[in-house]
Amino acid sequence: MARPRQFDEGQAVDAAMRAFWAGGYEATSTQDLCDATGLGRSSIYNTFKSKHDLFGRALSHYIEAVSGRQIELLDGEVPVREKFRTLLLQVVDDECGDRLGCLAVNAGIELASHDPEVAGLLKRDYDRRVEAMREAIEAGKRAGDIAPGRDALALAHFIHAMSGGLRVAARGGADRAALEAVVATALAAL
Amino acid sequence: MARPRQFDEGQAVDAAMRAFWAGGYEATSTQDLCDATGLGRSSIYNTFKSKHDLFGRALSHYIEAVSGRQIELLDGEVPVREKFRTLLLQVVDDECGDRLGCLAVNAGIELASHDPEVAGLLKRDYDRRVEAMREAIEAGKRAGDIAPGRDALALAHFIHAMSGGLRVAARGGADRAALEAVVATALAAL
DNA sequence: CTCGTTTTGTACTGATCAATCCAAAATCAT
DNA sequence: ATGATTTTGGATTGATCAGTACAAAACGAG
Repeated sequence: MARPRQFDEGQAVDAAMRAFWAGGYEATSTQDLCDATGLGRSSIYNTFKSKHDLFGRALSHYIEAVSGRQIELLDGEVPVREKFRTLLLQVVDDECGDRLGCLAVNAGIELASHDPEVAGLLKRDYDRRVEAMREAIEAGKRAGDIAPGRDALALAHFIHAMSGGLRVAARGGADRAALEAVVATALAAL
Repeated sequence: MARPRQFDEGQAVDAAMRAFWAGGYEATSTQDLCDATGLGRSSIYNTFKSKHDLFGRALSHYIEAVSGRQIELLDGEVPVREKFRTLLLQVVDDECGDRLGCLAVNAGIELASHDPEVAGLLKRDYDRRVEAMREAIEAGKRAGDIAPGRDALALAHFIHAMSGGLRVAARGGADRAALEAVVATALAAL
């Protein structure tokens, strides 16, 4: 009935995600988004309402991918301590590697206090991840890996905060050895 | 010999700091800085080299004030566990209050990976704070409040990361109860 | 008071910002 | 092929960006 799109919307969102991830929201211009996606302005504005809308799509895409993998890990059959060790050391590798950090953390710091939509996305993701952690801890208690008296929800919040803390510390100048020491200390607290 | 300044440079830096704190670096325009300081563009550019230079001054001012207070607390005569409880609960109050968060964390996430000058400022501050924490822990070991076998430096990195983690968690949607549970868990790990 | 020096207010720079407009190109149903 | 419909590229919008130019104003030294 009409001319079809010459690009894949999902690929465009993914490319935009990488641009926002590397540069942050404010510092990434619509021109940067055109370059990153390979699309013209018209195609972008015909597909997405605005830069802000595209950012929302990109952030959702990121959250879906990253939290999906994390929850998959947490739902696995490994002992709970191993799950958390893997999870936290992955954050360390992440921060010591490409230095991009975590788009969700970046967005939370840059935007959450002024942008209810972003805050909402992050809040839902936060709850989802903490809940998966809580369930993993409860399973760990049943398996005898975690003392039955511990508050699973509190531990879940603790590990989640630890993950963000590692990222902030890395940006603040902590080296790999320091981050690994933090991970070891956190795991010993379980 | 010439016309004197009609404003106090320190007050201008302080006002600029608040503007950057509330809005971030990119999102704060030079016009915002004029409004916040009450100065004209000429006065600002005659006093500071650039927006970036003023940000550096503002960040240094923030670090000086905040880390100064924190190190004062750590150098005090209170039991070490109390020091860290106070320190972490202050972060919680901070994040649950005005919602501005911490300029150093904000700057680290928004700028550190692209801005060596900011990264340098944060790195020096990181080292200084961790060192103060390490000394407080060593003192705690001598006082019998911390088991002598613990690695003081690792614990210092841990508490510092915890502080950043609380801030990220708060931005991500964690409520006061969750943050306080995290603090309790972290303190129990000492 | 006058000269030399600095600050200050205002106007302005070119660049870039997010977003829109419009006509040409492309496609599908007929 | 034709017509209806959508995408696309490119020019363009007015606003705003960081930073500068310049002259008037304000002061201290002599």
